[in-house]
Amino acid sequence: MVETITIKDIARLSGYSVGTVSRVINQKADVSPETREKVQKIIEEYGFQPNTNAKHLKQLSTSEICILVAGQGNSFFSDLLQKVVGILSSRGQAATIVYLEETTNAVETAARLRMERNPKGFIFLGGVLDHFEKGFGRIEVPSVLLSSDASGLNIENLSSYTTDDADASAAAVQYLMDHGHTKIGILGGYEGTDDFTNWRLEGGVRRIREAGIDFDMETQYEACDFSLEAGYTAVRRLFEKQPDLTAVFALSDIIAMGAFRALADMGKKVPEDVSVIGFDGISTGDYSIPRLTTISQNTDAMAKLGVENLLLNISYPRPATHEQVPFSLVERESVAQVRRTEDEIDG
Amino acid sequence: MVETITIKDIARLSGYSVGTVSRVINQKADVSPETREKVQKIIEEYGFQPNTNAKHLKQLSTSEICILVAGQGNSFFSDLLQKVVGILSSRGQAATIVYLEETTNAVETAARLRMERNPKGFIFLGGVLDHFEKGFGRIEVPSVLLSSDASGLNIENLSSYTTDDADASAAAVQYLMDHGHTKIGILGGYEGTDDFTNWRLEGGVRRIREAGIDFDMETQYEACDFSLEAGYTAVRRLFEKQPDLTAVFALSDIIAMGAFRALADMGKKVPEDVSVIGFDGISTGDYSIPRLTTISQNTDAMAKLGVENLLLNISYPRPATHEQVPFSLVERESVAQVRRTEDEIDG
DNA sequence: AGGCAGATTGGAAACGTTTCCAGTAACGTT
DNA sequence: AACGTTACTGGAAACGTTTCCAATCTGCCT
Repeated sequence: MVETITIKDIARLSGYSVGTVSRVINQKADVSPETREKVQKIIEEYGFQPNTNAKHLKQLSTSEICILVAGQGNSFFSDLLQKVVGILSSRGQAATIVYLEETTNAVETAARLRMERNPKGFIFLGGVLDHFEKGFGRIEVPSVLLSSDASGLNIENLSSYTTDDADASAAAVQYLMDHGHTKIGILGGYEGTDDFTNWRLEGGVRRIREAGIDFDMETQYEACDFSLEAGYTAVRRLFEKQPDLTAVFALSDIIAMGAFRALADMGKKVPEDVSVIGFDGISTGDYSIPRLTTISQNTDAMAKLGVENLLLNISYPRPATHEQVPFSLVERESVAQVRRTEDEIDG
Repeated sequence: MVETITIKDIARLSGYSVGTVSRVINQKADVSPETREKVQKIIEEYGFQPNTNAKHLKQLSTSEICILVAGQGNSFFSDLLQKVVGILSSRGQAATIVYLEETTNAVETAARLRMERNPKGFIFLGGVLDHFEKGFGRIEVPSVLLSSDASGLNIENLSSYTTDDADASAAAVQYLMDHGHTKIGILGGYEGTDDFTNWRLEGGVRRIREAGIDFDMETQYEACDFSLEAGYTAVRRLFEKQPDLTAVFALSDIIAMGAFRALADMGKKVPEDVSVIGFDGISTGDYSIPRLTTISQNTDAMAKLGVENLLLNISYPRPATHEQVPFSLVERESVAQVRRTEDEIDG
């Protein structure tokens, strides 16, 4: 039924041996220009493509890179993924993308993939540090973790590139405080988890308290997923508990934009009544109404450094490196100077 | 260095032959319960995973499905992809996702992939019909095309599930006209291309003209990509050419939301000054300010039908089927009754 | 007792590559 | 003339599976 062309066919058609054809395909030396040309011609004529399965089976290390994305809904990861894939393919590098359910252990999956397909490298977009600590031993393949900091783990093959989440969050709330806000709410993530959501939360809370301002976890914080829906409902719950908040720090842009919507529905104007600052710097933030002021992670650098590091480590194994790419605060329209309350005006 | 466990190791450790272990793995009959259990235990103990490359090499048809996504920036496809992947993985089906550059010929890529990895099926998210017509012959594998209509091509192995783009676009402009709009602009896509963007454009224009209203392609239409940035700049160009438009039909939601931003920057309020209707029904549209009125494609149905059809066709080859999934118009906040112009008020 | 069917298992070929080793031819060197 | 070198090429083993065929064993039938 299907006429699959193999290297044998090419060998037969060109009159050379299978070995020689293989050498032509893989650009090896030791094949005369004349032969190379003839074989090349036949290959093109028949549109022959070497079977990757056979190739990968034979070769100890394959040509493939696997990208594991933690949580397919996260649009920050979509942005990042897009850039990573872009760089990879500009380098002629094939990649297999695996989207993980929110709850899946990325390291377990990688361990399985390593046996199933033995790729030459892994790129993790997010993941739980604890999983890496416990399970990464089995994955003896160069890997890079983006957007979670693995420097504390000291794993031989695992480099990481991150934003300093705690520091960036501190900068976010500081910006709010610089605009006179003292009644600040925080939105998103979950307390005590072992990933970046928690560092962001802690970094924000710490800075507020360092500034001598009270922060009551019970009433000024509302946990939620990283989605529009979650942001929408969470900000409503937050204001039910604490109606006189003047500013909100959303742990992701998506949450912030869900909050925009909820705030509008509650009759509160952004930024006149409530200031909102986000985190991530997704491209949509520049088109929202109002435009979103946010902490922008440098995804370009993260993707570039990550991919380069991986490719380099694959060719010349080196010790793992860990780097924090600088973030920036992009000032747009969603944060304003606090309005003095009636009390203050009266007094 | 790496301790890769193979089926041979399992055979040795369990005291059975390689063939028997293979039969256990693949749930074949003809192996005694006792043997099965013993082997199973060893497999679990050592966490053995059969090497996919070897498996696929040996088997004529592999267990893999390839998903080709045309244009990675398109957030409608992201939505759809997410659903397709979800259904696939709930069926325990592995999938390889390949993002294509905007200009890449999806069918060429599929032909290459077929030889490289011989997957058992293809899912195309978008694509140019002409490419399918010309090149699909070489891909003798069950496939399904989502969001472009291949019924006219009559290709044996290619089913398709689509929205009736022309009809849906007609409904969109009709809705605008029902609200009294006669000065309608259209935004997005490119004239004369061989994909859904063009059907949408044509469908919209035709209905406007059928209603006896003039539509000048030169001044009332502005071509652009499917992105926020493109929508933003295109709507500005459109209003430069034709400042008295009262409504805009954006060929995708993303364009519509770029338009929202531009309109706001131009000092025009939506929907009071300008009504906007979109196309796609991406989830973000329910959270924008204002909420976006749009034609919603039934991505759930499209993904479900597409995947089911493909899986069925893989097991029991049948003639290709082509189906149009119903769309719906979701009324939100971005379209309003036209305001009468000063002339009309005077008159 | 001999034979036969059925159940279970082992062994080997095959999938399409890559890569190592050996072989050949041409040619220059001693 | 014999030999070594170089440049190229062919052949075969190996990668980890699956699957077919043959072999063995058991129990049952005549």
